[in-house]
Amino acid sequence: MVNSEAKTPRERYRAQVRTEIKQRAWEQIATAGASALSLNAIAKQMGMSGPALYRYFSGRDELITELVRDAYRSLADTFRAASEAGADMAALAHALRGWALEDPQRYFLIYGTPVPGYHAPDDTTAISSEIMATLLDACAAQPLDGPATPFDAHIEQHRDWAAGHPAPPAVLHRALTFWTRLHGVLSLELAGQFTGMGFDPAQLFAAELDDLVGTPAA
Amino acid sequence: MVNSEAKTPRERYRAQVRTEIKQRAWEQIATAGASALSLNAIAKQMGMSGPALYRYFSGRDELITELVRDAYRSLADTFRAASEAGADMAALAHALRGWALEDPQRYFLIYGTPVPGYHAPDDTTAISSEIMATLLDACAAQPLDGPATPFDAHIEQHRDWAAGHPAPPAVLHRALTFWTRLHGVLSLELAGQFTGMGFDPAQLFAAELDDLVGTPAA
DNA sequence: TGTACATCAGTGAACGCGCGTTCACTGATGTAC
DNA sequence: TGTACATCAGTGAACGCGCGTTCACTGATGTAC
Repeated sequence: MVNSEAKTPRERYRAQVRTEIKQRAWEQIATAGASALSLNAIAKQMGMSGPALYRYFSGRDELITELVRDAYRSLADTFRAASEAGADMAALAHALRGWALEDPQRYFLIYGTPVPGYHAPDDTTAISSEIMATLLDACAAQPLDGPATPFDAHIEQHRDWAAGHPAPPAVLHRALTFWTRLHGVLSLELAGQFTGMGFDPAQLFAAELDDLVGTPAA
Repeated sequence: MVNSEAKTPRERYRAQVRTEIKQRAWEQIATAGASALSLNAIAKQMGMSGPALYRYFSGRDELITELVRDAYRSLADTFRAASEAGADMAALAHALRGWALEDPQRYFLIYGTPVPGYHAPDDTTAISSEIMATLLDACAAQPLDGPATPFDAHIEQHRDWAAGHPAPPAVLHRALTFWTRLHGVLSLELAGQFTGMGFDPAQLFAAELDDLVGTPAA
């Protein structure tokens, strides 16, 4: 018997209520954004009084922190799953887009406008590294194409964030570019900046992806 | 004498106070983000009582709307100035980066996480078009390079947003790519996603720009 | 199986806060004759 | 230049609201003997 394996009914109940609180919190975030998250409103939705939530979270900050952690975790899992079923950049890109469209405000909770003052919990950086590692693997699987750029030289001097991943500078560069370019399209799309322009954001996303992996040029 | 030319002292005073209110509002946004903007706090800072601000703005919404308008106006002016002194994409890119770094929260007020429910005022779309027109001019000045992509064909069918600008599809595509790629780097940089990674965001920005305009490959 | 006790989920009242906004008012500034 | 009036900036009190959070409590659930 491993420790903390079998749960008592009380523990199961606690976990269940915690889950429901977070679920309601996500609904609220999806509806009105993260800044509108209110403990009292969640409690009311669940048919209980405000202070009851303090049995499950030490306060608003801890709840938000937990949500941020879950969001990172969810993205990391999505990446891992996509990676195991293909491991190429295109698979990751589509996984990323699907994940973002699923809940735009969840995406923005991680990659959106920072709230001055609020600092993400430290253990999210570990999950970030996991995400980055998966991305680096996929980027390394793609053969190198263009000539070395000045930025390749720069990134070779600053590769600590790759956490020891044995990839050449051009691959690190590619991973960063993957991240920034797809985020560029995605975040503007989710923010509604393309609405009214008429074209299909998915096709712009696909165009950027083609540019990253090399068009099926055969 | 043109109408509404000479201002009475009262009109000058009004304009002055309005300006100060907006100034304080920007300080507040820079410090704590747009969602923390408070009329009462602004009034207190100016040494007057809350309701006094209602002489100058019909309410919080109108103030925010005005700030959004000013932000767009400021970016459009910055673009125009950069365009008149060069008109190439690199000049616009550096102008954009400088403008964004000047006040990150101002940048995010336009391009950041959308507040579900809030809708930008209609007349900002006119300023958006102005910005886009400047960008299209710069993109058209650059000679075409690569082969036509599938997205070029798509964008040719949906070019209304270009407001009649006589640019080939590849140029429209280039303008969108300029926007999304630079926004990708900039927004992640301003959100602090690169802090702790060690490399210089300016060099990543430069690398993306080089890729857009073609490296000085001589 | 039954009793005595400990644990713990949830309540209701309360505190202090700041918010946007309204309203009737005072007092200064400008205008008309 | 002086008086009568209109305009308008700003005040202070008040309304209603919702927020996060604390505290002493009730009542149900679980545990030990």
